[in-house]
This record gives sequence, structure tokens and C-alpha cells, in this order.
Amino acid sequence: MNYLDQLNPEQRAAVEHTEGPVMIIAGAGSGKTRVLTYRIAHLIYAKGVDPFQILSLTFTNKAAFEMKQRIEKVAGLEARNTWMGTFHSTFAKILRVESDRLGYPSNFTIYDTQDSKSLIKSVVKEMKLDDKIYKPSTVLSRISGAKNRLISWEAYQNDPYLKADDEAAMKPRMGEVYERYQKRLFKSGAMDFDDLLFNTNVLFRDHLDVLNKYQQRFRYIMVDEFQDTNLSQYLITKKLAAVHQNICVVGDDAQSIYAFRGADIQNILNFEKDYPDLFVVKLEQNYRSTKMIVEAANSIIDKNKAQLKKTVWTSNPDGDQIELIKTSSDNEEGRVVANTIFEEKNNKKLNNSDFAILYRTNSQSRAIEEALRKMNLNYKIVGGLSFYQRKEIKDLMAYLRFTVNPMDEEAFKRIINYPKRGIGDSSVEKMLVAAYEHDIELWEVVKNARSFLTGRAANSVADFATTIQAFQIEAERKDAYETANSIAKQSGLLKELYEDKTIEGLNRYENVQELLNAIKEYVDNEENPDKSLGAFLQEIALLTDNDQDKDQTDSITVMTIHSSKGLEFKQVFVVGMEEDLFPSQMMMQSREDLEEERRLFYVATTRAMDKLYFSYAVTRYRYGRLLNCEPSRFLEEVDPRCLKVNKRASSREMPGAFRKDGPAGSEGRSGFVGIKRKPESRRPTQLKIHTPSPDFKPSNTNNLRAEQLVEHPKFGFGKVRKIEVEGLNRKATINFEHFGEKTLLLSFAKLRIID
DNA sequence: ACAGATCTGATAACA
DNA sequence: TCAGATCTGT
Repeated sequence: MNYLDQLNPEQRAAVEHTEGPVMIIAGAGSGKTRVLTYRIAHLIYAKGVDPFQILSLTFTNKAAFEMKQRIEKVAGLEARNTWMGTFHSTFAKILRVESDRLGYPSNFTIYDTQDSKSLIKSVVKEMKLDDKIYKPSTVLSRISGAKNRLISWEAYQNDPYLKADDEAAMKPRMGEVYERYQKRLFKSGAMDFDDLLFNTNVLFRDHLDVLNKYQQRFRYIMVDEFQDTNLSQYLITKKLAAVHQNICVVGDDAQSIYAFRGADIQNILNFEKDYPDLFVVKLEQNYRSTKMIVEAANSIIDKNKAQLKKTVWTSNPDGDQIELIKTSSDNEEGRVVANTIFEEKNNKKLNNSDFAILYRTNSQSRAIEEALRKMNLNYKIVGGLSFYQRKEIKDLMAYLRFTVNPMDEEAFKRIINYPKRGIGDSSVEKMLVAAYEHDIELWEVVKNARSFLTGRAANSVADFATTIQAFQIEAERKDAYETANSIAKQSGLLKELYEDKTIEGLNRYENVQELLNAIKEYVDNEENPDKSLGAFLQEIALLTDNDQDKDQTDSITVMTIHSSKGLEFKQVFVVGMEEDLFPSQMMMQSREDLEEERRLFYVATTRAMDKLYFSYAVTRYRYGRLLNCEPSRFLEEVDPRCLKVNKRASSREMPGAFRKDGPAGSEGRSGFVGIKRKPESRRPTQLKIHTPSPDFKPSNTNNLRAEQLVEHPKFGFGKVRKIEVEGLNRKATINFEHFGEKTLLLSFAKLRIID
């Protein structure tokens, strides 16, 4: 295999330098993944390293999955034995094996963000604090920030600086909330996402024999997207690599956009200080974009102070200038983008999948979606509410979770009165208080409901306990699928959804069926030896749904800039380039924040291969009102030689025809491992026949040209695409807003020419 | 306890 | 705008 020949000198150095600490600074589009995969192949084949001794850590399941596939292609099946996974899944597995060292059960539950917030809400309420001040999301991010920096609740309470911060923020009892939250997690046999890493640090700190075991096991460690690591993650890898020192980190400080979730850019900026004999390689040749785009990107990132020096260059063609599009409103912005894509597709014979539309905030998708739908362009929205966050899925999962771990308080709160069984908040409150006062498990209270409650609530809870106990017996005897299926039915959950005949209700029912299908697939899969419900839950706890792109239809990708990191498209539209929106007004407080925002702009820019567009609107609907907008300051930071003010005639505002078309039903999102999700219900596109304008009079169409706007008495407003002559007949192809493209015979069609 | 009316308050998102 | 939390009446 001559894989080394496929690499440039820097890439090759990165691959061949296998021993000792290595840092690869990989510019955008510089072939990072290729280097990582070849490096692993090289370790196995050239250096004879046992694949079992190689650990690769990523941030997303998707990244891990894709790399696994690529390595198998390069290095064959042998490579399957390398350990490749996300930080969270890797250390969750280790924690399950070693859980007794920390006093946790090995089948501990993993709380997601919703569960965590809900638990914080209860804690705040029990402490009789104001939940307007101690908002669950704020409190959680404070606690999360502490955990990411390895600050325990004890340390938190003893830290005068944190105390001063909290007092300044009017939250003097934050440390206490942290303590109670942590104790409740422990009592529920649960860890939140941050605990998976925090507790791994505790495990390695307090149990040197365990640390030593894994140090011996993982002789080579690689970390992808290193600029996204937080301190907790960094210290885990540092400890694991302490003996062999074979640690290779790959990242790009210019693409660090996740400080808000704890990533510490200092990890990459100071890496050299921790490893004085560090071997540094910079991958600076960009294989993705045109010179114009690379130049523009360089001119943007140049404005940042805190960064590692590097010069990204390319030998690709010059390419076109970046088009700057100004529009009168957010709706028009959508229309112009959709029109442009339509035209570029035709002119250059491109597919929908060659285009991406990127924005700063999810709420911007509405105008874009509307415009794309009107042009009949297929699109998919990336991000948003994932399958596992949907209520109906969380509900069934809560039943499954509670069956396996009846200590799980959040699961309990979800299902105790759903479907409705007459147990209200006050009864739940009573049970929680009883558990606290008698210092017993909540589950004990539930099982002995009649000692703590009275009346029909007592009976209902007693029935609930019996039901759950029956589920537990089933879970012991049957496999995950049979158990889950039976739980879905016996709990009344399926029936509840089945009776809801609305489109949304039908969808929810189908989603639950899809979850059951996924469980069936899990059970039928030979690779899963343990078919129990508990095993399935552990497997699924750390999955999200864009893990695997199953969507085959050719569609335009619409998403936030954050979710676009790592992807590339021939043509990219960055929309909403307006002051206060991008950069977000919340990021303009400090220099650091603004720099992160600028890196986000850099990420957006570097997604494009051939052609890039920036657009902004002069007015925009936000929070339900129309606001005036200024162009983004970032636009002035782009080298003006790379910019071209768009001459593309922005389509004219058509009389009243474009507003109000109902909310956008996002649709056609990607599926994920094992589950083919039904697209979300789309508000049925009511093709209501157009009412002609009062002054409707058919025009003479002898001189009708392409690009003209017309009104049809039934099909409404549209734009002429082309005119063809066939024999004696002239035909016009017209793209109607609500009816799509139609070809009409001009001798018959009644058309009013608008301009 | 529960359904329906009313009010509120907004980034980005991985596991 | 819109989703979630809170309030109100039965």
C-alpha cells in the first residue's frame, strides 16, 4: 500500500511521527481526516501496533462512525479493533465497569439536559428559592462550568471567587443548589453528561490501579477537534497518556466555536507548555476552496489576536468573488437565495446537495424554508429537536428507564401521572417529602403508597407500583423488544397516542413505533450479545440523531453555522449578516466573545468550495415585530477585493401574495442509527385556488419574455421561466409560487403581465 | 385534577 | 413569532 505517496510533506510527517507527543494544527480543508486515518493505518501496519492499544476520541458519534468506516477502507478489518468513540461513550463504558469504586450501580442512568434541568427545578423549589432568579438553564450552565473545570460542590462552596460571582449575580446559594443537585443525582443512581467526565477524573485520581490498567491498555491516544476540549477532558487524556506519552492531538484554534459549552481554547494554545518535547505540524494547504474564498477567510481571521500563527493557502483556481446580497426583508432574503439556487442549479447543472444555507440562529430558518418550498426546492433542516428529545419518546424511555432503575426520580416524575391516572402534583410532592423525611428510597414510598397517601391517589399509586413490578419481572425474563413492546401497551401510552387522531398525534404514534423498531433491530443484531432492556438503554443513552445520514433524497442543507463545522458544499449562502444577529448582541460584551463570533464567521466562510454568498436584510421580523437592521460589522472585515455587490435583480415584492403561509413544518431530516424516522408532519399545503386581483384583465402575451412576473386567474402569481415555440403553439413555462412549475399554451392561458 | 386561557421571554449544541 | 410556564374556572 502506497498510502504515504498520497500525502503532502506535512501530512506525511504527521502520519510518520508516531512516538511521543504530537500536535497537528489542521487548517480548514487541509485533509485532517485523511491524516488521522492514515496515521492509524500506519501505526498498525508500519509500526505493528496492536489495534486494541489505539484509542481515538471524538466529540460526536457521527465523527467516530465516519472515521471508523474510513479506517476500515484504508486499513482493512483489522482496524475494527481500535477503540474509537466519543469522550462520553468511551468513559461511560469504563465507568460502568468500574462503578463500584465510586459507589454507583453499574446500570446507572445518564440524565440528559432536560432531566438535569427538571431536577434543578425541583431542588430550587424545595429550597424555596425564586426560580426566576435561579433559572434551571442558568444554574445548570453554572454547575456544568464548574464540573468541566473539575470543581466539586465542596470545592465550589469553599471558593471565595465563585462565591463573590454568585453574590454579584444575586444567587448566593448557588453552591448549596449544586450540592443538593449532586446528592440527588447520586440518590437517583444517575449521572449527568458532565459527571461522566468528572467522575472519570475522580476514578483515575483515587484509584491508581484502575488508572494504570487503562494507561497500559491505551498506548496510543488521538484526540480529534482538540480545540473543543474542556479541562476535564484534557486532564483525562493527559493522565491516560502519562506513561507512554504517545498523545496526538488534532485541531484548529481558528475554528474554536464552543467556549459556551465549556471548551477551553487554552488547551490548544498552551499544549506546548505541558509537553516541552512536542512535535508540531501545521497543515496549511487547503484542498477545499478557491483562492478567493481562502483569501477572504484569511482576511477575516486575521482580525483576531489570540491565535496560533499559520498561513492557509491553496493551489486551487481563483474562483469568483463572494457575492454580497442586500434585500429589503427577511422574506425577500429567502426568496433571493431560493431564486439564486434555482438559477445556479440550472446554469451549472448542480444538485440540491451542492448547496447549503447557513444562519446564526434557528429562528431564521422560517423565511428560508418558506421560500424554498415555494420554489419546490427540496431541503433538509439539520439540528433542532432530536428524536430522543421528543416528548413521546422521552415518555416511553422514562417507563423503560424506571423499570430498570426505579431510583430514577426524573423518569418517575414523567410517568407517574402519564397517561393520566389521577395523581396530581400535590401527591407527587407528598411522596418526595416522605422519602426525604424518612430517608428512604422514593421507590419504597411508591410501593407502600397507602402508608403515605390517602384516598384515590393512594390506590392509583399502589396500582402504578404493581404495574411497574410486573414490568420488572418481564424485563428479567424477556428480551428488550418484548419487554418494551409490552410496556408500551400495558402502560396505556400507545393507546393514549393512538386515540389522538390529529396529524401530530399520528406522528407521535409512529415515532413510538419507530423506537420499538429500533429496539427490535438492537435485539436482532448479532453484535449485541446482551439482549436485555438494561443493555439496550445503556447503548442508546449517548446517541443522538444526526449520527448517521440516512436521507437519500437530494436536498439543500439548511442549518446553523455551528452545525456546519466539518462539512463542505460547492455553494454556500451565509444569511442574516446583520449587526446584533451576527455577531449576536449577546457576544459583543467582551473581546473574547467577539473573537469567538469571528471564528464562527470564519467557519461559515470556509465551508464553501466554489462559491460563497453573504446576504443581509434591511428589515427583519424578530420576536414578532419588524426591526430595522444594519449590515454586520463582519462584512467590513472581509478583504474588499474578495467582495462583489450583487447585481442580481432581487425579485420584486409581489402584491400580498407572499405573506402568511403557515409555520414551516421542518421535514426530511436525516435519520439515525437504526431508526427511520417519519418526517415531521407538514402543514398540508392547501393548494387553495387563487382569487384573481379585482383589476384582473388578460394581457396580450405576444411579447411575453422569460423573467416576467405574471398573474394567472387560478394559479396566482408566478415568474416566467422560458418561452418555447412548438409548431403553431407558443408555450410558456411558469413557476408559480403555490403551484410550482406549469407549462401553459399561450393561446389558451389567461395571463396578466405584472411588469 | 385537569382543560383551556393567558402571560412571558427568548443564542449556538455536543454527549 | 411561538413554545413553555402559570393562572383560572369547573
